[in-house]
Amino acid sequence: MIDRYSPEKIYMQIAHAIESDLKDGFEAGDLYLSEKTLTEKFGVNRHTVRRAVEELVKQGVLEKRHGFGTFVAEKRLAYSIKGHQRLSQGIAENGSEVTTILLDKKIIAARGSVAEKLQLKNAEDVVQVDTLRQIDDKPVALISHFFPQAIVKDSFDDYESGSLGTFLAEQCEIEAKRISSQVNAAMPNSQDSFQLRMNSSQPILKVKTLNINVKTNELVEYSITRFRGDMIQLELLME
Amino acid sequence: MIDRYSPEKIYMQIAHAIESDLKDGFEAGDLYLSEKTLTEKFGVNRHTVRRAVEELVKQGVLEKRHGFGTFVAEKRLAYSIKGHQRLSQGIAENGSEVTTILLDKKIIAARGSVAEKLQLKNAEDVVQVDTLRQIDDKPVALISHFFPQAIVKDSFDDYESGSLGTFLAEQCEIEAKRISSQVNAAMPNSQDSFQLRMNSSQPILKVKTLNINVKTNELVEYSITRFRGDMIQLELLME
DNA sequence: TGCCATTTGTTCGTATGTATC
DNA sequence: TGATACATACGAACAAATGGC
Repeated sequence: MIDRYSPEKIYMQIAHAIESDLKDGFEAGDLYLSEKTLTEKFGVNRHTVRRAVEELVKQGVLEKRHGFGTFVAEKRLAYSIKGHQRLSQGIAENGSEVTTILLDKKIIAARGSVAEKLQLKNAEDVVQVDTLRQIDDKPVALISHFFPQAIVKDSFDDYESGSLGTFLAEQCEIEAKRISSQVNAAMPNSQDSFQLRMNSSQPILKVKTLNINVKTNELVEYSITRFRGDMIQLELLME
Repeated sequence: MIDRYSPEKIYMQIAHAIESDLKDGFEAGDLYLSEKTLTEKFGVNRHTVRRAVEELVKQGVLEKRHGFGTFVAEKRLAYSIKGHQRLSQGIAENGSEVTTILLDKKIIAARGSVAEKLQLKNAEDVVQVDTLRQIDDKPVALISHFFPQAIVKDSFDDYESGSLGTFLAEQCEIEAKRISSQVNAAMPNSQDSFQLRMNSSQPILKVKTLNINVKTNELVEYSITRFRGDMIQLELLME
C-alpha cells in the first residue's frame, strides 16, 4: 500500500489513498476511520496519518471533532441570489429547511464602516442584530445586521427568531431592497469558525450589503454576512 | 517566557511571543530566527516551535523556505474594485495601470464543467487561453478563458497580450456579454499562489463566468478567474 | 565540481492532556 | 467512571534543499 522508496512523501501517499478510499464506500457526513485504525492499516506512525489527515482537512475533504472522530466533509451547496432578491429568499428556493437563530441584539454607537455606509454621524445609535442562518440544521452563514436606531426605534425588542425581512415588513413597515453588495474572500476569525462549526483553515465568503427602504428611500440596513466558503457559492444572474 | 501551567497552549504562547518580537526589531523581508535558535530561546522541543511558526505562516505573518530559513512576510496592499459589475472593466476604471500577460494558449478537448457550461459535446475542441492580470505590476488575477474552437477558429494565433475583450471584438467580431457568474471563496493551489505571488495560506476569490455573443446569442466564452483575496473586492451594484 | 554546515521537512517513538460518549 | 479519539509535547534520527567554500 505504501512505497517507502517513492519520492512522494508517505503522508501524501496516505492522503491520496484516503481520498480514493472515500470515493469507494463513504458518503458525506459519515464518520471516517480513527487515527489508530489508519495507523494499523498503513503501518506507519500515528503522526504520519495525522499529517495526511491534516492535508485533507486543509483541502476540505475531511473534518475533525476533538474526542469524537473524523468525518467526510459535506459537499458544497449552490446558493443563488437573483437580481434584486433578498438573500433569505435566495436560500428558501432550495427545498431545504432554512432557520434563523438570534445570537445577540444590542445598541451600539455608529462608527467606522457602519457609520460610513449608513451615512450616520459618529456616535449615533445603531441597533446591531447578529443571527445564524442554518440550512437543514447546518450553519452556513453568520450575519451582523445594523439598523439606525432612529428608524427602527424599539421594534427589535420583540424579535426572537425567524426571517428578519418578514419581521421588518410586518413590525416596522419597512420594505428593504438591496442596493449594493461587496464580496470578498477572507479567513474566518475564531468567532466565525466557532459559530459556523467550520475548520479555521477554510476560507469564508464575506458579503457586505446595503439596503434602502423602498417606501422612504432611506438607508435602513447595512449587513455583513460570513458564508462558509466550503458550503456556499453565490450565483449572479444577469438579465 | 513560557508558562507551562497556563491554559493557553505552549505553541500559541510562542506564536504570540514571536509576533510581538517581530514588531520590535524586524522588518518585512528580514530573515527570522532559525528553528534551532527558537528552540533554545524558548526552551521547548523543536516540534513545538514548528507548530508555532506554522500558525504564523497560516496567518501570513511569516514565510518559510526549505533549506534556507524563515522570513518576515511582506505586507500586502489592500486594493478594491469599485463601481461596476463587469469585472474586467471594473478594474480598468481606476487610474491604475492594468496589464494582461499571456501565459498559455492551447487547444483542448471539452470535458467536465467546461463542456457543460458551453453546452458542448464531449471532446469537441476548445481554445484555452490563460492570462495573468496585473495592476501596477502587481498580479491580482489569474484567468483561464475557454472558447469553442468552432466559433473563434484560428483567431487566437495572433493574440499575444492586452485586453482579450478588445481582441475578440476586433478580430472575431464577437461582442461578449456576461450572463451569469458564480462566486466562491477557496484556497489557491500551488500554481495559483505561484503565479499570483501570494501566500498559499491566504484565500482566493474564484469567479466563474459565462458569456454570450450578443450578435448571435451563442455561448462564446466560459472563464474561471482566481483573484487574490487580499487585494480584490468585488462590488455589485443594483439599479 | 564536490563537500560541508546550516536549515527546514519527514518519520519514527513515547507520554500525557482533554473532549466526547 | 471508563473507553475511545483527537491534541499537545517531548526526544531522536535521517532526508532534502540551500549557500558557501
